[in-house]
Amino acid sequence: MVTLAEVAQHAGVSASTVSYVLSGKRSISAGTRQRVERSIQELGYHPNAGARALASSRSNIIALMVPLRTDMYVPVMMEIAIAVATTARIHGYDVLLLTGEEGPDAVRRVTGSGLADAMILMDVELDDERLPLLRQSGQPSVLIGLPADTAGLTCVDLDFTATGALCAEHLALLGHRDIAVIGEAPAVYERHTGFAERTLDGLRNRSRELGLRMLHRPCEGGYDVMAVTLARIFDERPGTTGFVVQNESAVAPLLALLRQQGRAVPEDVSVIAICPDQVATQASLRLTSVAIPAQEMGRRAVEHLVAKLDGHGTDEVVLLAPELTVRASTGPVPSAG
Amino acid sequence: MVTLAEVAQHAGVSASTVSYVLSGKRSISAGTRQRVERSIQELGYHPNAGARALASSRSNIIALMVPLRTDMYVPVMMEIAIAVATTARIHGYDVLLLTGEEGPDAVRRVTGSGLADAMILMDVELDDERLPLLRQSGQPSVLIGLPADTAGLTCVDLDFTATGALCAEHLALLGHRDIAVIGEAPAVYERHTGFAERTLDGLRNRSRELGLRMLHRPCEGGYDVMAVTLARIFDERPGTTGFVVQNESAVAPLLALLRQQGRAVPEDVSVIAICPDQVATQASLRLTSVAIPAQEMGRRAVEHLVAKLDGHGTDEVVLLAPELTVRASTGPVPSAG
DNA sequence: ATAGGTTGTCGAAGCGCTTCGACAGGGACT
DNA sequence: AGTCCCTGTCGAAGCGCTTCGACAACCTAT
Repeated sequence: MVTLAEVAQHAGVSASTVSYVLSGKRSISAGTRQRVERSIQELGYHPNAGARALASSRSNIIALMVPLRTDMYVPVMMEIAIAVATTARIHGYDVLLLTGEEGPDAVRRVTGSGLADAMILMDVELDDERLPLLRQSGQPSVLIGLPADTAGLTCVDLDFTATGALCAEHLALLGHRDIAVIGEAPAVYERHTGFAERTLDGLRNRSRELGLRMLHRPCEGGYDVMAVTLARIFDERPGTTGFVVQNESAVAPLLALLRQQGRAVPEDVSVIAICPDQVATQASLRLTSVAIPAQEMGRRAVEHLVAKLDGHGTDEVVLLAPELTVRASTGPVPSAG
Repeated sequence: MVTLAEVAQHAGVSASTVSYVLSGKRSISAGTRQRVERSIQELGYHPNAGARALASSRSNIIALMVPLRTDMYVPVMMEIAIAVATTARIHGYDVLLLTGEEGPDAVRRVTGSGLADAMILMDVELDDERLPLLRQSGQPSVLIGLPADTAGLTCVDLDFTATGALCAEHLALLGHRDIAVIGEAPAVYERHTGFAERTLDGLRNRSRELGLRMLHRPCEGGYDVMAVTLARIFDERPGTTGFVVQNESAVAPLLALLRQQGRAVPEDVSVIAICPDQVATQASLRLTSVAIPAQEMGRRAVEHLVAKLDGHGTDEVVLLAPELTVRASTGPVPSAG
């Protein structure tokens, strides 16, 4: 293993000079810089991460805590994680993968050991038990998701309240009066995941304002469960003509079932999905949808974190504005009769 | 930040004693151990990761390189990643998340800097460009996937050749003579991903042995693409009665299309999926399938790696035996007429 | 020519830990 | 009683880097 000292000797300069060439923290003459850089090349030098971390108290690592659960749409999580890793590398950071399993302990461990310089938390609950620790640790962090109390925290999320409202508006505008919301799995609501509840709030409030009747049903996804859920919905509200689906694994089943029942989309019923664009465009018909901007969320989270680490960063709640793309699954309400 | 020295002082022992309490590398009297442990508790001490890495040349970090691509079924990747992270923690390791994007450079960087003690590579191609580097670096590593040349490497993978053979056997046994294979996206074959080609080999060879006619069509997944693919298949081989699907995002569309065309499953055609159990059980009918044991692959990979890091580890290719679960999507070939 | 300010380089200290060799003390033997 | 060997503890060195203060060399303005 090649060390700084060896590079220095090879280039005929002192160790500190090599260090300054690497970090750029002091000015170095062009000639010296070139000699050092050549030596680095020739010897194949890579700075030792541990030594660097020890001396500078900076690990250049960002910890990312991903949910262990699989009751939420996994590809979104993965897309966020990859966006985080990619963006982090651009800024010179590596990413440490923590699972939600460890919970608050992981925060303590990472904070205490200096393993990571900062944290990104995904799947934040409204009243998340990791937050008090995070606040008191003073470690720079960004949440992807929105807890109830955001004081002293930086959060990045899609504006799910606005997303819900947007869906209600779109359906109302098309003349629908009775809509049903196919929500996330019950467990998601039970643990008070912010995004699910906020979407619901947005839907409810806007529906009320617009005079829509709205029925909400959590749904675990999968064909059989969806079949039962759908049957119950039409039982209770036979006049339902609009659907908003928030659980991606319920999308395909819903479409299949509607077709099977002879309900044409969008002629008889309209369907809006809240899902990544890929899901919306790969379904059996192109779905009107509000996109979940997974990549952007990951990217923004890292950029905020890096800004904080560089000193110019603020506590802030960033809510991305939802965008509804009209495709082939929504249309005017069928004329009565 | 609390240091070893402070703990030592608080407990009235020397720093090295505290270190030995922590590592267990020398025997410590019960009394001393307890005093030290109490001090650690009281002061809330966490060893500094950088200092530890520097002094011991061990970072206790495993690097995991996940594919950046999204043309393969993402949940499997995620499940593997999470199993890796979880298992690694059990053995005292953390996981560094590397994206495939960086390619061979990431191997060099991680190896050279001592950032990680070992690597796990996912999405290995038959002739992967990262392998020469990995071999020469001498860094302990495990591949999830199977390259063409496994000399000097440890690999963990599902036995996809056997998987293909198993599918052919099952269909042959039910009396099918004409089968179609819905494969992964063309890009997956183009970059010579081992598992896709091996599955195909297994299917082809066993089909030949059993007198099956087999048609293979790569397929990107999604409803529209699947529709075109399916139409071409029945065009070319109208007598097709058996399907093997390897692309998870083609499963739901295939079932929907078959139903739409009035072909009953399993009465008219049989369908086997190669996919995680969750996909097989959540589809519109319970699918006969060969499971992809994502968790087990992740777990085994880590365990092998840890064994290597502990000195008792061998280069070895671990192929997990496929298991076919018969569910409701396969049945005897329809009697002619 | 001289004071004052840059610029580029160096030496040394120190980050917090692991680990090696040393050694005091106490049993179990001769 | 003396030797030997454990067992448990300590001190010190050193891991490879960053960073601070020092300082020589040069440039500019008097």
